[in-house]
Amino acid sequence: MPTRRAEILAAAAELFARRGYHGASIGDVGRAVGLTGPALYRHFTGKEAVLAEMLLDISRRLHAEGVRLSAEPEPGRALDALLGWHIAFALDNPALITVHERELDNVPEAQRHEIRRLQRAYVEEWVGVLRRLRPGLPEDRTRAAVHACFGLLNSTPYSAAALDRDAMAGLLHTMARSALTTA
Amino acid sequence: MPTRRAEILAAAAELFARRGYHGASIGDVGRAVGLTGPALYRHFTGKEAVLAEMLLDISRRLHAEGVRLSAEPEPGRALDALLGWHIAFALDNPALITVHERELDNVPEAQRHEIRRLQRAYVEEWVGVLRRLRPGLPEDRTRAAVHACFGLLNSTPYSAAALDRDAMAGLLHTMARSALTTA
DNA sequence: GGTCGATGTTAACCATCATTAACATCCTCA
DNA sequence: TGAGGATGTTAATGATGGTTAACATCGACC
Repeated sequence: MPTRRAEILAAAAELFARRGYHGASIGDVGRAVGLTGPALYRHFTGKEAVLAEMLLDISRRLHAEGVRLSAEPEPGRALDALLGWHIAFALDNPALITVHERELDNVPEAQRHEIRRLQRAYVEEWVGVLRRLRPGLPEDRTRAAVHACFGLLNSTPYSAAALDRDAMAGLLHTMARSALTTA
Repeated sequence: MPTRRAEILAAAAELFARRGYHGASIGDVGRAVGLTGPALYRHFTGKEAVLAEMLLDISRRLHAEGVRLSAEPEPGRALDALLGWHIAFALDNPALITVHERELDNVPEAQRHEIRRLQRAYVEEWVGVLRRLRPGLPEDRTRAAVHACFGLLNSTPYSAAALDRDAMAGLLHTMARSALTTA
């Protein structure tokens, strides 16, 4: 029902991704949804609250799906499921991925901890799957490999224009899988 | 000889990387080098000029080294040289890599074009090497693969703490090479 | 020894911005 | 019909920030 809130969140994500949290004003966000700046205060308690809700929502979605998909017992299949879903999310929501990756520091303390916890937990789902797939790899190397893999997958906002969506998805999946299993 | 300029550029890179261009004030940068805000105007014409010079310098270094290393005739060797050098640069200068990747839009038009040209040219050096190594791969896929590879390599600022430098360099090299040659 | 350019400092200026206040509309529903 | 909540708008407020002005210091060099 809160269409307006969702609309504002989407516009804010776009602007925060393109210009950075401090580079986009509340007036810019309002204008992007056909409103004036102060109108946003009818829907959010402030600029920080917009960012906080945005990041909390993203990290919840990622984490929930991470838990769900890594439940698949066969680790190779689980990894492909994680890859497929994450890649689709990144290709469909480049702005969200960008903001999620860059703007955590601007979230007020209160919610920053929870977001960080969810982000870490999401990484751990991947680490768990990868450790089942490659038991020999030490844990810190595994975690570093997962982070690097995210770097690869999340690079999509900068280059997505070049290939059509399916080709891009396939390419990222192949590259990431190969990188992880060779690590 | 302009030690002060270099010092300011380094401090600014650190702050721009951590908080974003708009999130770090000229006063913050000054304070970081033991000066007051307005003192910076003795060394740069303004905040934008600091960023512009920083990005121009980085992209020139990347491009020059890209040209130099891709001259190696054997494409596998050339790729390893590019990987090794880029990884070392990213591990040694995480702030520079971050800013170079994120803040181009805040550079004034005049210098933005030149920087973008150098960035593109650097990518093309990689594309050229990769095409020699894997002639079958279509050009647009090759370019997309290179961009994704940069995403992997440049993820280092976020996770570098986990492993020691050499282990991290080795891991990134292995993963990137595998991703590129499987693409 | 005195001038001058380089390099800093503090105070003043002006724009932008987040936020709040005061005031309008309009829809719902008793 | 008319009271009230939801949702907007424009004006005011206060802070911050980039930039410039006016004023010191100091070292080099005639």
